[in-house]
Amino acid sequence: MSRLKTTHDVFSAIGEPRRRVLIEQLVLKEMTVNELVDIVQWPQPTVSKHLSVLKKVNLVSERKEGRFRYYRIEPKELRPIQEWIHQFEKYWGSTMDQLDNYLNQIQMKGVDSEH
Amino acid sequence: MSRLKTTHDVFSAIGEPRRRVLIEQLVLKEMTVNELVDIVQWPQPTVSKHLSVLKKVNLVSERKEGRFRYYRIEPKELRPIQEWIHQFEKYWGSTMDQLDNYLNQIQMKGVDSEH
DNA sequence: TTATTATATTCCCATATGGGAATATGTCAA
DNA sequence: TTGACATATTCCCATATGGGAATATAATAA
Repeated sequence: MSRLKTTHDVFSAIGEPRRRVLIEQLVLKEMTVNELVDIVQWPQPTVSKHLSVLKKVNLVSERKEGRFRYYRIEPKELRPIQEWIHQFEKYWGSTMDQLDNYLNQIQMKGVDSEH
Repeated sequence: MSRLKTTHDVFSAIGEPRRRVLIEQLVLKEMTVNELVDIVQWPQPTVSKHLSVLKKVNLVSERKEGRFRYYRIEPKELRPIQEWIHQFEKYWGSTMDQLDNYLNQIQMKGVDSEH
């Protein structure tokens, strides 16, 4: 075997900085390929290719309108990352500890915090 | 150019599933290479190589003790990911909306939520 | 129909894996 | 010193990029 495909999962897909930039733009609003090109100033094929990867892992969806294609982010697909990160939040204190406490209070979920 | 190095940053480093497994183990306790090998059941060089990548992005640190090397996770290095994800949390509702409200309340940070 | 616009796809190439196997290095124990 | 143990490194190879350039495809406008 070799290196993992970038389309293997969401973690791999966002490993590429440029794809994170696209996501950051798309979260603001649905956008066309050329709108993205205007913003990020990369060649159009570059944008299209990265969008293609994001689409394969369902991080973006596509809406056709004439010859335009509106891309939209699907934020929910990022949850696996948030959940994976969550298990470490309790180790870096401050803000996220407060989250733990908060969740414990209102949900009685019994988060395993030893402090 | 070509594909980004896995040691480029934390996002790239955790793109590899096996490295996430190692991190998940190390968060439980400091561990030796062979302890990890026993747990994950991969060849020792595989474990060492992945640890090497994690170390280059500072996600783990090393402590020598005789011929052993204890690896320890540095959870703080995951914060950039948590922060990057945070900007999307408000879009997937429920729990994390509550976080936003919570943070607004206690910190008056003026999080930009349009609801 | 034809030119133009919007976007995707294909080719080519340099580069970076990740795994397996073998080996090197470092340290302790006998 | 010498052998055993713990870990890292090196080699080799198949594979997957990501970018650039060129081209294909789709849809609209003239």
